[in-house]
Amino acid sequence: MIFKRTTGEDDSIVAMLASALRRDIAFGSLMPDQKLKIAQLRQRYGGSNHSMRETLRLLSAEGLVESTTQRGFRVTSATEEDLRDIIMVRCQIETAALELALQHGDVQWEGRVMAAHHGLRKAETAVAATPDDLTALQWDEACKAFTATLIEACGSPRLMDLQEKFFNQSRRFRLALLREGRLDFDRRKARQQALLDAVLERDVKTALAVLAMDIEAELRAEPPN
Amino acid sequence: MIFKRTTGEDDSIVAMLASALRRDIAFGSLMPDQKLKIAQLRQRYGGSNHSMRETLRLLSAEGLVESTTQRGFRVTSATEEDLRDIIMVRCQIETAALELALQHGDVQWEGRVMAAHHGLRKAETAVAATPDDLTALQWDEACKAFTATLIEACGSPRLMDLQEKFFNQSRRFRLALLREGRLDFDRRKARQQALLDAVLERDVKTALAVLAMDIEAELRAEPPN
DNA sequence: ATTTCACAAAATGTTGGACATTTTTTGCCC
DNA sequence: GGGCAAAAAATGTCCAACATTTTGTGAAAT
Repeated sequence: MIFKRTTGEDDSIVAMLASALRRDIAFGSLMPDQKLKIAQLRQRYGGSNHSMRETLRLLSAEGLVESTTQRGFRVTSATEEDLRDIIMVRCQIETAALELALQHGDVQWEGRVMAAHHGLRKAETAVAATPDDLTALQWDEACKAFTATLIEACGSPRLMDLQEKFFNQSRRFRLALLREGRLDFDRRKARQQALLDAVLERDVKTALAVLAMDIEAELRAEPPN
Repeated sequence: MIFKRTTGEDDSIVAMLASALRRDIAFGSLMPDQKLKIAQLRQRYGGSNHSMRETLRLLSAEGLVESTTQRGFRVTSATEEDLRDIIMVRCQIETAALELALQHGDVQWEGRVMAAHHGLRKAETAVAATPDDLTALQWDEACKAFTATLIEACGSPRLMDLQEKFFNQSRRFRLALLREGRLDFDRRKARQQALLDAVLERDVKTALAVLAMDIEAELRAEPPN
């Protein structure tokens, strides 16, 4: 290594391995129920025996990986039931957090929400026009940023942490919907706009309802095209 | 080791280390913000460098331990604000789970709830009479079992997992209340009875309200004796 | 006496290799 | 083809070593 951390993010090896694995799980490159053999993973992602185990332990706590004693790790299975459970919990967490955010958020927060909404709009039209891995990744990030910004004024570090974890758990389902062209971008756009409007007007009831609707829309397989 | 797993629980080393650390964090033997040096912990609890790091990584994901890059691990700090946050999240999770459980629970579940309530009553009178480490531990376990049983019919593995994690996060606060004699056992008994009654009568509204009240009671420092 | 700085000591993060135990696969016999 | 024993692979654990980073210490300068 000659260059000294060009980007500021030179975090620990475990963190890098974890984000690589998270990405590959989300994109389906590591498939549900797939066995995660340490040696094999090390060949693919680098890192030592030790670091890889630590990473898997971390992802296990995040719910992306399951571990069984003496039988190693595997990608968490992804059944219809899992999706329902994840979506339900996300609904609970995010609506609770949004309600708090609507109480505590100030004008600058409103600004950040508008910015995040704008970013999401751009990313969504981009991925709708030319869907590839890059636009998909950016779209996913924009989705995440929008919700994270929405609730960042809630003042509860634990709710924000939960939001991130469960969003990560739902990523692969959402990206699958995108790949299969089962997202209704028009309706999404309408919901996002309604959500933004309600938030800016501090219409708690409407905002929570629209948010819940938007989350649960990832359950129902909207127009098969 | 001569005996071969008298109890069936001979899980991995990491699991044993984790439960030992959880216990000592809950009982304040490992204090908030205390630095957790690997070598020191190994001397105290056994296990290798590797296993100990893995354990700390696990507890970190559970919120009992905080990690900073290149600066190791320390026990999560326990401020008034942390307690408020934890209690708030517990309220959200457990009420949501109880509502689902009230929809799906069958008669056998009702039986288990009654049994858990009975166990809690016994443990609570025991710890009220002679408060020591043993009765405190059993009381804590009974509290956990009661809530876990209450929501076990909710059908959501993730809600149950969250309940456990956040309950563990609040353990040391609750045990501190007990040590300082700031628990009103009479009111607790009344609330628990009311909760049980409402659950058996499937009175959702009352049950949720009482549950929320019971959780939030751990915030307000009830009668200072 | 206090600040600053260089240097030594301690702690962390990472790696490789080793070994016992357990699971999974393979190949053989019936 | 089914069942079983041996072989192979994988997991879980440990130790020792090293680079890097943080922390503590003590001397020099103001």
